[in-house]
Amino acid sequence: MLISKSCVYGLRASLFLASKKNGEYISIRDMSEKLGISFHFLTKILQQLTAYGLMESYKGPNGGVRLSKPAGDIKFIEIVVAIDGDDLLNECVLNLPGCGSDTPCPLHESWSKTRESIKAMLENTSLEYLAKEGKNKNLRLSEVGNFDWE
Amino acid sequence: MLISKSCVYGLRASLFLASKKNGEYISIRDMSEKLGISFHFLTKILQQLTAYGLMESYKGPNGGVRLSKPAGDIKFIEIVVAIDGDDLLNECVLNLPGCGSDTPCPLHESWSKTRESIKAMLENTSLEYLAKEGKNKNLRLSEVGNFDWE
DNA sequence: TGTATTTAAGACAAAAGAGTCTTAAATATT
DNA sequence: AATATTTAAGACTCTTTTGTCTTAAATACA
Ligand code: FES
Ligand code: FES
Repeated sequence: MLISKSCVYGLRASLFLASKKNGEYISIRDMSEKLGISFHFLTKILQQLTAYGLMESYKGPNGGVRLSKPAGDIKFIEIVVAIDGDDLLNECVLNLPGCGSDTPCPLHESWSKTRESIKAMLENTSLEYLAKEGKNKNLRLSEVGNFDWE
Repeated sequence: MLISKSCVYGLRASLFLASKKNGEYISIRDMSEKLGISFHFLTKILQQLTAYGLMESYKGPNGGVRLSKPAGDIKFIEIVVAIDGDDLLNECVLNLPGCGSDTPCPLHESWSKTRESIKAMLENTSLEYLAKEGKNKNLRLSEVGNFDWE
Protein backbone atom coordinates (compact mmCIF):
# COMPACT_ATOMS: atom_id res chain seq x y z
CA MET A 1 0.00 0.00 0.00
CA LEU A 2 1.20 3.45 -0.92
CA ILE A 3 -0.33 4.86 2.24
CA SER A 4 -0.50 3.11 5.62
CA LYS A 5 -3.81 2.00 7.03
CA SER A 6 -3.59 4.47 9.90
CA CYS A 7 -3.04 7.23 7.40
CA VAL A 8 -5.93 6.12 5.24
CA TYR A 9 -8.21 6.24 8.27
CA GLY A 10 -6.95 9.71 9.09
CA LEU A 11 -7.60 10.81 5.54
CA ARG A 12 -11.10 9.44 5.46
CA ALA A 13 -11.92 11.16 8.73
CA SER A 14 -10.39 14.38 7.44
CA LEU A 15 -12.57 14.28 4.34
CA PHE A 16 -15.57 13.63 6.50
CA LEU A 17 -14.76 16.65 8.64
CA ALA A 18 -14.11 18.75 5.57
CA SER A 19 -17.66 18.14 4.44
CA LYS A 20 -19.07 19.57 7.66
CA LYS A 21 -19.79 23.15 8.66
CA ASN A 22 -16.56 24.97 9.41
CA GLY A 23 -15.89 25.09 13.14
CA GLU A 24 -18.35 22.40 14.11
CA TYR A 25 -17.03 19.71 16.46
CA ILE A 26 -17.84 16.19 15.30
CA SER A 27 -17.64 13.32 17.74
CA ILE A 28 -15.15 10.58 16.97
CA ARG A 29 -17.72 7.95 17.89
CA ASP A 30 -20.00 9.31 15.19
CA MET A 31 -17.28 9.28 12.58
CA SER A 32 -16.05 5.83 13.52
CA GLU A 33 -19.55 4.45 13.00
CA LYS A 34 -20.24 6.26 9.74
CA LEU A 35 -16.83 5.40 8.31
CA GLY A 36 -16.68 1.85 9.65
CA ILE A 37 -13.45 2.36 11.57
CA SER A 38 -12.72 1.07 15.06
CA PHE A 39 -13.52 3.89 17.50
CA HIS A 40 -10.44 3.47 19.68
CA PHE A 41 -8.11 3.14 16.76
CA LEU A 42 -9.53 6.19 15.04
CA THR A 43 -9.24 8.12 18.30
CA LYS A 44 -5.55 7.34 18.47
CA ILE A 45 -4.98 8.47 14.91
CA LEU A 46 -6.90 11.71 15.33
CA GLN A 47 -4.90 12.39 18.47
CA GLN A 48 -1.82 12.37 16.28
CA LEU A 49 -3.36 14.84 13.89
CA THR A 50 -4.41 17.01 16.81
CA ALA A 51 -0.90 16.90 18.27
CA TYR A 52 0.38 17.81 14.82
CA GLY A 53 -1.83 20.90 14.77
CA LEU A 54 -4.03 19.84 11.87
CA MET A 55 -7.06 19.29 14.08
CA GLU A 56 -8.52 20.68 17.28
CA SER A 57 -10.40 18.68 19.86
CA TYR A 58 -12.86 19.48 22.58
CA LYS A 59 -13.81 17.21 25.48
CA GLY A 60 -17.15 16.66 27.10
CA PRO A 61 -20.73 16.50 25.86
CA ASN A 62 -21.07 17.82 22.30
CA GLY A 63 -17.31 17.67 22.09
CA GLY A 64 -15.36 16.16 19.24
CA VAL A 65 -12.77 17.17 16.68
CA ARG A 66 -12.63 19.67 13.85
CA LEU A 67 -10.12 20.85 11.28
CA SER A 68 -7.92 23.65 12.58
CA LYS A 69 -7.91 25.42 9.20
CA PRO A 70 -10.52 25.88 6.47
CA ALA A 71 -10.67 22.68 4.42
CA GLY A 72 -9.63 24.65 1.36
CA ASP A 73 -6.30 25.39 2.99
CA ILE A 74 -5.46 21.80 3.83
CA LYS A 75 -3.79 19.79 1.14
CA PHE A 76 -3.99 16.05 1.06
CA ILE A 77 -0.26 15.77 1.49
CA GLU A 78 -0.32 17.43 4.90
CA ILE A 79 -2.33 14.60 6.39
CA VAL A 80 -0.15 11.99 4.73
CA VAL A 81 3.07 13.54 5.97
CA ALA A 82 1.67 14.03 9.48
CA ILE A 83 0.98 10.32 9.86
CA ASP A 84 3.30 8.48 7.48
CA GLY A 85 6.12 10.97 7.34
CA ASP A 86 7.71 12.15 4.12
CA ASP A 87 9.54 8.95 3.24
CA LEU A 88 7.26 8.40 0.27
CA LEU A 89 8.46 11.68 -1.19
CA ASN A 90 12.16 11.18 -0.57
CA GLU A 91 13.04 7.52 -0.38
CA CYS A 92 14.88 5.47 -2.95
CA VAL A 93 12.56 2.96 -4.57
CA LEU A 94 15.20 0.28 -3.92
CA ASN A 95 15.36 1.41 -0.30
CA LEU A 96 18.99 2.49 -0.55
CA PRO A 97 19.99 5.19 1.92
CA GLY A 98 20.23 8.75 0.63
CA CYS A 99 18.32 8.89 -2.63
CA GLY A 100 19.69 11.65 -4.82
CA SER A 101 21.33 12.44 -8.12
CA ASP A 102 24.78 12.28 -6.52
CA THR A 103 24.43 8.61 -5.60
CA PRO A 104 21.66 7.30 -7.84
CA CYS A 105 20.53 3.70 -8.16
CA PRO A 106 19.64 2.35 -11.60
CA LEU A 107 16.00 3.31 -11.10
CA HIS A 108 16.61 6.79 -9.77
CA GLU A 109 15.84 8.67 -12.93
CA SER A 110 12.52 7.04 -13.70
CA TRP A 111 11.47 6.77 -10.08
CA SER A 112 12.11 10.39 -9.22
CA LYS A 113 9.86 11.39 -12.11
CA THR A 114 7.12 9.07 -10.97
CA ARG A 115 7.54 10.25 -7.42
CA GLU A 116 7.10 13.83 -8.51
CA SER A 117 3.79 12.97 -10.10
CA ILE A 118 2.64 11.33 -6.89
CA LYS A 119 3.77 14.38 -4.96
CA ALA A 120 2.03 16.73 -7.35
CA MET A 121 -1.20 14.83 -7.00
CA LEU A 122 -1.02 14.98 -3.20
CA GLU A 123 -0.06 18.63 -3.19
CA ASN A 124 -2.63 19.84 -5.65
CA THR A 125 -5.63 18.32 -3.98
CA SER A 126 -7.35 20.08 -1.11
CA LEU A 127 -9.66 18.43 1.37
CA GLU A 128 -12.36 20.90 0.42
CA TYR A 129 -12.27 19.97 -3.24
CA LEU A 130 -12.45 16.26 -2.50
CA ALA A 131 -15.22 16.65 0.05
CA LYS A 132 -17.28 18.77 -2.36
CA GLU A 133 -16.77 16.29 -5.16
CA GLY A 134 -17.66 13.47 -2.83
CA LYS A 135 -20.80 15.20 -1.69
CA ASN A 136 -21.96 16.33 -5.12
CA LYS A 137 -21.34 13.05 -6.84
CA ASN A 138 -22.19 10.97 -3.78
CA LEU A 139 -18.89 9.10 -3.81
CA ARG A 140 -18.20 6.56 -1.12
CA LEU A 141 -15.95 7.02 1.88
CA SER A 142 -16.56 3.72 3.67
CA GLU A 143 -16.47 0.03 2.89
CA VAL A 144 -20.17 -0.51 3.13
CA GLY A 145 -22.03 0.73 0.11
CA ASN A 146 -24.48 2.91 1.98
CA PHE A 147 -22.24 5.76 3.03
CA ASP A 148 -24.07 9.05 3.28
CA TRP A 149 -22.54 12.53 3.43
CA GLU A 150 -25.85 14.01 4.74
CA MET B 1 7.28 2.12 1.00
CA LEU B 2 5.85 1.57 -2.42
CA ILE B 3 7.54 -1.81 -2.66
CA SER B 4 8.06 -4.25 0.20
CA LYS B 5 11.53 -4.96 1.50
CA SER B 6 11.40 -8.56 0.30
CA CYS B 7 10.51 -7.33 -3.13
CA VAL B 8 13.29 -4.76 -3.13
CA TYR B 9 15.78 -7.51 -2.30
CA GLY B 10 14.39 -9.62 -5.10
CA LEU B 11 14.71 -6.71 -7.50
CA ARG B 12 18.27 -5.95 -6.54
CA ALA B 13 19.24 -9.59 -6.98
CA SER B 14 17.44 -9.70 -10.32
CA LEU B 15 19.38 -6.69 -11.54
CA PHE B 16 22.57 -8.29 -10.38
CA LEU B 17 21.77 -11.46 -12.31
CA ALA B 18 20.77 -9.43 -15.34
CA SER B 19 24.26 -7.98 -15.47
CA LYS B 20 25.82 -11.44 -15.71
CA LYS B 21 26.42 -13.69 -18.68
CA ASN B 22 23.19 -15.23 -19.83
CA GLY B 23 22.78 -18.76 -18.51
CA GLU B 24 25.45 -18.53 -15.84
CA TYR B 25 24.43 -19.73 -12.39
CA ILE B 26 25.35 -17.29 -9.63
CA SER B 27 25.48 -18.47 -6.05
CA ILE B 28 23.09 -16.86 -3.59
CA ARG B 29 25.87 -16.58 -1.02
CA ASP B 30 27.85 -14.49 -3.48
CA MET B 31 24.96 -12.19 -4.21
CA SER B 32 24.00 -11.81 -0.58
CA GLU B 33 27.51 -10.64 0.23
CA LYS B 34 27.85 -8.29 -2.71
CA LEU B 35 24.41 -6.80 -2.18
CA GLY B 36 24.57 -6.70 1.61
CA ILE B 37 21.45 -8.82 2.10
CA SER B 38 21.06 -11.62 4.66
CA PHE B 39 21.88 -14.89 2.90
CA HIS B 40 19.00 -16.89 4.34
CA PHE B 41 16.49 -14.18 3.74
CA LEU B 42 17.59 -13.67 0.16
CA THR B 43 17.44 -17.43 -0.38
CA LYS B 44 13.82 -17.46 0.69
CA ILE B 45 12.93 -14.63 -1.64
CA LEU B 46 14.72 -16.14 -4.63
CA GLN B 47 12.92 -19.41 -3.93
CA GLN B 48 9.69 -17.53 -4.49
CA LEU B 49 10.93 -16.17 -7.79
CA THR B 50 12.05 -19.66 -8.79
CA ALA B 51 8.68 -21.12 -7.87
CA TYR B 52 7.10 -18.33 -9.89
CA GLY B 53 9.14 -19.36 -12.93
CA LEU B 54 11.15 -16.17 -13.21
CA MET B 55 14.36 -17.87 -12.13
CA GLU B 56 15.98 -21.27 -12.33
CA SER B 57 18.16 -22.81 -9.66
CA TYR B 58 20.78 -25.51 -9.59
CA LYS B 59 22.03 -27.29 -6.48
CA GLY B 60 25.50 -28.41 -5.62
CA PRO B 61 28.99 -27.06 -6.20
CA ASN B 62 29.00 -24.23 -8.77
CA GLY B 63 25.24 -24.15 -8.43
CA GLY B 64 23.17 -21.04 -7.95
CA VAL B 65 20.35 -19.19 -9.63
CA ARG B 66 19.86 -17.51 -12.98
CA LEU B 67 17.12 -15.72 -14.83
CA SER B 68 14.90 -18.08 -16.78
CA LYS B 69 14.52 -15.62 -19.66
CA PRO B 70 16.89 -13.14 -21.32
CA ALA B 71 17.03 -10.03 -19.13
CA GLY B 72 15.66 -7.97 -22.00
CA ASP B 73 12.44 -9.95 -21.83
CA ILE B 74 11.86 -9.41 -18.11
CA LYS B 75 10.09 -6.24 -17.16
CA PHE B 76 10.50 -4.74 -13.74
CA ILE B 77 6.83 -5.21 -13.03
CA GLU B 78 7.06 -8.99 -13.30
CA ILE B 79 9.34 -9.21 -10.28
CA VAL B 80 7.17 -6.79 -8.31
CA VAL B 81 3.97 -8.68 -9.02
CA ALA B 82 5.61 -12.05 -8.28
CA ILE B 83 6.52 -10.96 -4.77
CA ASP B 84 4.14 -8.17 -3.76
CA GLY B 85 1.18 -9.14 -5.89
CA ASP B 86 -0.70 -6.70 -8.07
CA ASP B 87 -2.42 -4.75 -5.31
CA LEU B 88 -0.36 -1.69 -6.09
CA LEU B 89 -1.83 -1.66 -9.58
CA ASN B 90 -5.44 -2.24 -8.59
CA GLU B 91 -6.10 -1.07 -5.08
CA CYS B 92 -8.04 1.99 -4.02
CA VAL B 93 -5.71 4.55 -2.48
CA LEU B 94 -8.17 4.81 0.43
CA ASN B 95 -8.10 1.04 0.76
CA LEU B 96 -11.77 0.67 -0.05
CA PRO B 97 -12.71 -2.69 -1.55
CA GLY B 98 -13.25 -2.84 -5.30
CA CYS B 99 -11.62 0.21 -6.80
CA GLY B 100 -13.32 1.12 -10.03
CA SER B 101 -15.25 3.77 -11.88
CA ASP B 102 -18.54 2.16 -10.88
CA THR B 103 -17.93 2.74 -7.17
CA PRO B 104 -15.28 5.45 -7.02
CA CYS B 105 -13.98 7.15 -3.90
CA PRO B 106 -13.28 10.91 -4.02
CA LEU B 107 -9.68 10.25 -4.99
CA HIS B 108 -10.36 7.68 -7.65
CA GLU B 109 -9.95 9.96 -10.65
CA SER B 110 -6.63 11.46 -9.67
CA TRP B 111 -5.29 8.27 -8.16
CA SER B 112 -6.06 6.08 -11.12
CA LYS B 113 -4.09 8.49 -13.31
CA THR B 114 -1.14 8.46 -10.95
CA ARG B 115 -1.34 4.71 -10.65
CA GLU B 116 -1.18 4.40 -14.42
CA SER B 117 2.03 6.37 -14.47
CA ILE B 118 3.52 4.06 -11.85
CA LYS B 119 2.38 1.07 -13.85
CA ALA B 120 3.81 2.49 -17.06
CA MET B 121 7.15 3.03 -15.41
CA LEU B 122 7.26 -0.54 -14.11
CA GLU B 123 6.11 -1.99 -17.41
CA ASN B 124 8.41 -0.04 -19.65
CA THR B 125 11.61 -0.85 -17.84
CA SER B 126 13.45 -4.09 -18.53
CA LEU B 127 16.04 -5.64 -16.27
CA GLU B 128 18.51 -5.57 -19.12
CA TYR B 129 18.19 -1.83 -19.61
CA LEU B 130 18.63 -1.11 -15.92
CA ALA B 131 21.56 -3.47 -15.55
CA LYS B 132 23.31 -1.95 -18.56
CA GLU B 133 22.73 1.55 -17.29
CA GLY B 134 23.95 0.52 -13.88
CA LYS B 135 27.06 -1.06 -15.29
CA ASN B 136 27.89 1.75 -17.69
CA LYS B 137 27.32 4.56 -15.26
CA ASN B 138 28.51 2.55 -12.26
CA LEU B 139 25.33 3.14 -10.30
CA ARG B 140 24.98 1.56 -6.89
CA LEU B 141 22.94 -1.50 -6.03
CA SER B 142 23.87 -1.88 -2.35
CA GLU B 143 23.90 0.24 0.77
CA VAL B 144 27.65 0.41 1.06
CA GLY B 145 29.19 2.82 -1.38
CA ASN B 146 31.68 0.39 -2.87
CA PHE B 147 29.36 -1.78 -4.92
CA ASP B 148 31.02 -3.18 -8.01
CA TRP B 149 29.35 -4.71 -11.06
CA GLU B 150 32.67 -6.26 -12.21
C1' DT C 1 -22.41 18.78 43.41
C1' DG C 2 -23.16 14.76 40.91
C1' DT C 3 -23.63 12.41 36.58
C1' DA C 4 -23.25 11.63 31.80
C1' DT C 5 -20.45 12.48 27.77
C1' DT C 6 -16.47 12.94 25.34
C1' DT C 7 -11.31 13.05 24.28
C1' DA C 8 -6.42 11.63 26.29
C1' DA C 9 -3.23 8.32 27.50
C1' DG C 10 -1.28 4.20 27.76
C1' DA C 11 -1.19 -0.86 28.57
C1' DC C 12 -2.06 -4.85 26.17
C1' DA C 13 -2.99 -8.33 22.24
C1' DA C 14 -3.12 -9.95 17.53
C1' DA C 15 -1.37 -10.08 12.89
C1' DA C 16 1.91 -9.23 9.41
C1' DG C 17 6.53 -8.36 7.86
C1' DA C 18 11.39 -9.12 8.35
C1' DG C 19 15.07 -11.87 9.62
C1' DT C 20 17.62 -16.17 11.70
C1' DC C 21 18.73 -20.87 12.11
C1' DT C 22 18.69 -25.87 11.45
C1' DT C 23 18.10 -29.85 8.73
C1' DA C 24 17.25 -32.13 4.27
C1' DA C 25 18.09 -32.95 -0.59
C1' DA C 26 20.76 -32.57 -4.77
C1' DT C 27 25.10 -32.33 -7.13
C1' DA C 28 30.20 -32.24 -8.16
C1' DT C 29 34.67 -33.79 -7.06
C1' DT C 30 37.96 -36.74 -5.16
C1' DA D 1 31.77 -44.19 -1.48
C1' DA D 2 32.78 -40.15 1.05
C1' DT D 3 32.92 -35.34 1.35
C1' DA D 4 32.13 -30.59 0.32
C1' DT D 5 29.03 -27.28 -1.73
C1' DT D 6 24.85 -25.38 -2.75
C1' DT D 7 19.65 -24.68 -2.88
C1' DA D 8 15.00 -26.26 -0.47
C1' DA D 9 12.04 -26.28 3.30
C1' DG D 10 10.33 -25.10 7.39
C1' DA D 11 10.52 -23.88 12.32
C1' DC D 12 11.48 -20.16 15.00
C1' DT D 13 12.26 -15.21 16.72
C1' DC D 14 12.10 -10.20 16.49
C1' DT D 15 9.96 -5.91 15.04
C1' DT D 16 6.36 -3.08 13.24
C1' DT D 17 1.70 -2.31 12.31
C1' DT D 18 -2.86 -2.78 13.54
C1' DG D 19 -6.34 -3.18 16.76
C1' DT D 20 -8.57 -3.58 21.68
C1' DC D 21 -9.41 -2.29 26.27
C1' DT D 22 -9.19 0.21 30.62
C1' DT D 23 -8.64 4.27 33.24
C1' DA D 24 -8.04 9.32 33.66
C1' DA D 25 -9.19 14.09 32.66
C1' DA D 26 -12.17 17.69 30.91
C1' DT D 27 -16.70 19.56 30.15
C1' DA D 28 -21.84 20.28 30.08
C1' DC D 29 -25.95 20.06 32.35
C1' DA D 30 -29.33 18.93 35.75
S1 FES E 1 18.66 6.46 -5.42
FE1 FES E 1 17.18 4.94 -5.88
S2 FES E 1 15.49 6.12 -6.46
FE2 FES E 1 16.92 7.65 -5.96
S1 FES F 1 -12.07 3.71 -5.54
FE1 FES F 1 -10.57 4.77 -4.42
S2 FES F 1 -8.98 4.97 -5.84
FE2 FES F 1 -10.47 3.86 -6.96
